[in-house]
Amino acid sequence: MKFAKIPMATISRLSIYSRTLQELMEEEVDVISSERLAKQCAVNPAQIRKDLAYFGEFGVRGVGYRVGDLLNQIKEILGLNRPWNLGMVGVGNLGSALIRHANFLRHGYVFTAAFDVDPQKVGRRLPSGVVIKHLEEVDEVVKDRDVHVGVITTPSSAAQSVANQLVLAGINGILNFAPIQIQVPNCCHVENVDFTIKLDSIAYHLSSNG
Amino acid sequence: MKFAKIPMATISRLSIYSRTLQELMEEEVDVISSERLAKQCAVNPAQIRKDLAYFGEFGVRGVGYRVGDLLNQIKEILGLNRPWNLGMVGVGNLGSALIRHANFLRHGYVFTAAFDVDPQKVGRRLPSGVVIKHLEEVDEVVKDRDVHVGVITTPSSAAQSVANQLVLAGINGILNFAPIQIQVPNCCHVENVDFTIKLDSIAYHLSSNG
DNA sequence: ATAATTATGTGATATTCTTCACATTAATTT
DNA sequence: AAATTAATGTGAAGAATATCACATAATTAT
Ligand SMILES: NC(=O)c1ccc[n+]([C@@H]2O[C@H](COP(=O)([O-])OP(=O)(O)OC[C@H]3O[C@@H](n4cnc5c(N)ncnc54)[C@H](O)[C@@H]3O)[C@@H](O)[C@H]2O)c1
Ligand SMILES: NC(=O)c1ccc[n+]([C@@H]2O[C@H](COP(=O)([O-])OP(=O)(O)OC[C@H]3O[C@@H](n4cnc5c(N)ncnc54)[C@H](O)[C@@H]3O)[C@@H](O)[C@H]2O)c1
Repeated sequence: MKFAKIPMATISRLSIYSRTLQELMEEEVDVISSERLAKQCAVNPAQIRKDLAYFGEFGVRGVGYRVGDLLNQIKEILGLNRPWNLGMVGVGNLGSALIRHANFLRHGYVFTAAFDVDPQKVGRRLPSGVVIKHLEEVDEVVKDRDVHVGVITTPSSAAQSVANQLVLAGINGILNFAPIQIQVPNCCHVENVDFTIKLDSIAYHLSSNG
Repeated sequence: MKFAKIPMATISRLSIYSRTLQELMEEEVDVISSERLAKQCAVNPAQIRKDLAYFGEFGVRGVGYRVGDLLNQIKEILGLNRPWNLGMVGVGNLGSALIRHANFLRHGYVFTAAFDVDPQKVGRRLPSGVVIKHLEEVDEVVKDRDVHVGVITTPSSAAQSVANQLVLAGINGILNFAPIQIQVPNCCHVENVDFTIKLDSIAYHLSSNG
């Protein structure tokens, strides 16, 4: 292990490894080799070892990796051995589906706040117990509900302004579902989710060009 | 322009450029430089020029790119100057939200088929007019409704089996929302959408490590 | 016409990321 | 205890990707 800049791609893959390890745990697999893990994650075995080498030595030579141990180590690396609180902005079609979705909770992500500007929605209580607040109250609510990450599910026209307000409220991480490239200061880390980009990619590959 | 293998990353970016160009069109901007376009897309200007150079010369030196022209050219490259038919498998929480979502249509993607295995759902007619079919009928329906791309929104436990059936039915492109790495033959191109991986990425950056 | 300006297209360079190949270490067998 | 086997950890090589820097071409101003 050396001290080095960690590739962004490594972080994403650690995330994938952890998903697979979680499954292996549930199947009561104790030990796994980089080769078998690699096959399940659809990556190169050396890639896994390299990725892990950035952070230490987690395996046993000649044996492999202890599934539970490795999972814990990866969670530690990613900062997942603690809950993260999410604040959703824009409780519409997509937002509602997300908030109902159990997978977030399973991975330690909890929606502790929800915002909208539609008077019909503000004040409503979600099944989880969270009450939708007006975005004007974002500063206050972010503090009260200890929100760490903002999730933007507003129309794209509102996304940039929402991002600005989140940053001002002290948010340093944003998951953006609006199909627009939002601009934020360096202190804030943005990840975009845009399905149509993935579809375009498929379209390209299916077209004769690809 | 040279004949060369096109980086996967280039394809994703073309998609982003096209989104921004579409907006610029709506704002009635006629011409844009790689520099300004780059800023809006959060990439390096030379990157844009390089990406485009793989496919030809689309700009005017000293001037920039004609917005409408470039948009068309990019759509042509990606294979987007035609409609693409989608078949959704698993009309649950997420599936319903996606099918209701107008953004797909706006980009030329149409859900022409929907599948489930829940007897309560099979036979129901969606607002769009599409009737949910049983997955058993996938071969037939894929042909009838000319489905090009499969969208998997089933629980992960079902995803691999669903993928197998789609491939057998002749599908060569899959957009997979189940948080699992599905295995398919080379003829089929898979893109995965997993929000929790993005969240993990944010968590990592917010943790002291990042 | 000529010079000045602007912004593309691209070869060269730099960087980042991936894979190989093997030395290293642990466990197992003889 | 030595030999064998297995699979990690990692330096080096390789591939892919991004950026620089400038020659080139179009436009505008003089
Ligand atoms: N629905 C999907 O499946 C889907 C898929 C991909 C991307 N998206 C993107 O997600 C976003 C939301 O999509 P949707 O279908 O849920 O739209 P929606 O119209 O159903 O919901 C948007 C919500 O945002 C709220 N809102 C508007 N402006 C706001 C502001 N300034 N502050 C706070 N809240 C505000 C609205 O009141 C509404 O409740 C869009 O950008 C869309 O492109 C949605
Ligand atoms: N809901 C979300 O916001 C969200 C977010 C991220 C990822 N996902 C993923 O998307 C998938 C669907 O999530 P959901 O919340 O919509 O679940 P859901 O349970 O609401 O819907 C799943 C649907 O798939 C159907 N189904 C099950 N097995 C099937 C099979 N073999 N063939 C066809 N249909 C089948 C079910 O009948 C149901 O209608 C899951 O893998 C989930 O992890 C969902």
